[in-house]
Amino acid sequence: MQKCTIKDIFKGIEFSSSQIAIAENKFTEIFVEKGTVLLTPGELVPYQYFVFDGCLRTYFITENGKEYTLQFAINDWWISDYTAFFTGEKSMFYIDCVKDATIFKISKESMEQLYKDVPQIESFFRIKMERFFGSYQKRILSDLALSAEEKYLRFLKSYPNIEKHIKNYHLASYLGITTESLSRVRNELAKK
Amino acid sequence: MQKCTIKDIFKGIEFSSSQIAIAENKFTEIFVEKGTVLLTPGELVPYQYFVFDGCLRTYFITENGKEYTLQFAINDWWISDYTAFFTGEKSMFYIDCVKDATIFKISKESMEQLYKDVPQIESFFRIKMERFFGSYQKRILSDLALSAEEKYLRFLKSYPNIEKHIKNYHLASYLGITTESLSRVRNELAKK
DNA sequence: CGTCTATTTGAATGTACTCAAAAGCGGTGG
DNA sequence: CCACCGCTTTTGAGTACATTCAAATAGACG
Repeated sequence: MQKCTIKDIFKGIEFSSSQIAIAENKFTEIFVEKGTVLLTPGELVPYQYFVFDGCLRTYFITENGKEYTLQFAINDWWISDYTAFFTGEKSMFYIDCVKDATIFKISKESMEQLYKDVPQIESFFRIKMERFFGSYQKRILSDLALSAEEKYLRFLKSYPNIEKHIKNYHLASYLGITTESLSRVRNELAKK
Repeated sequence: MQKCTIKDIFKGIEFSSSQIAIAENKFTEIFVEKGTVLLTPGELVPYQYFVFDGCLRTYFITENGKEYTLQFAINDWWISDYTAFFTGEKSMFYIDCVKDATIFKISKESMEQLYKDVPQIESFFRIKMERFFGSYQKRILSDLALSAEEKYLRFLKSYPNIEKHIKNYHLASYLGITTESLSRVRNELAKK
């Protein structure tokens, strides 16, 4: 595995060499093992994470113990509880590691400093957030309008690379169906 | 009904008198009647709207003709197809008027100019968007995890003022259930 | 009062869920 | 190399919740 650089994190941005040094300083590389919990509900959310390799997920546990996955993040994705990260409120979510991962964390303060030092990054993130917003919107429609089978197919189409990193029960918890139902859906599709 | 001023649109912001004039110039007041369609899928989305009075909604129609409501906007709310508004892509949604409304539209370009002229407005909107983001997130969880009855109750709790402006079939299309189911849910709740 | 629209009710159907058990898979140690 | 263990997926039977389609009622308004 190649080492991850600032240019990998902010693909497409042109940096001056001093900017690279400034930016690199603000990130901390972390190696996380499968099962590690990075965030628990009720905590403040000082960091966001860039996933270089491996897989993390954000999820929610209801009163009666059921898990629902909000997001997976594989290589090149950013992940956090953004609602809490933005507002400074306490988190509603868990974030854990689904597959051994190399990630880079950066705090909110460093982020804001970075916007000043490397202004291109501010618009880089604005665009990221706009896309995020759009994907949430599509997700809402999909949850409202689609059957289990259709949601599964939409997931495969939208995120073709994620499936290989996750267990079926994680996928089921993202789709909002039971593992058993997902199993049956896959079975039906295989027959066709 | 009192006239709407810039201070009503941007509650909490302190303006100089020159800023007020600048800002007022960028908005166009429109009176829309129930049933008016403001946006159709496939169009570009040059405007966002501030609702002073009345009610608008953003919705989506699937291939087989079913409607799903993404958002309602009553007084003090902003509405648009923000995904398309931000990115410049074409809209996926309809926006129409559910109850006679007085709204103020502003174009994307005017918005950007306004950020320069009245910098406080940029952070005003950043906070609005963060809240929007959070509400989408909660909506996703609610769609995933809750029964029809629970979703209905959550809606009443989250948006206690919206119900009186809309028909039950509109609410049903927001909750992702049929009118008949909503009727039964309400019936059950009334018995208790 | 009559018409149009919205809501409610009923019966039959379907999709996904629960609970329980069986089968499959991957790694470890004898 | 096989046996065993823990974890994941599959299968089956019964059930629950929401849907569909059709018809009946209720409300709003001229």
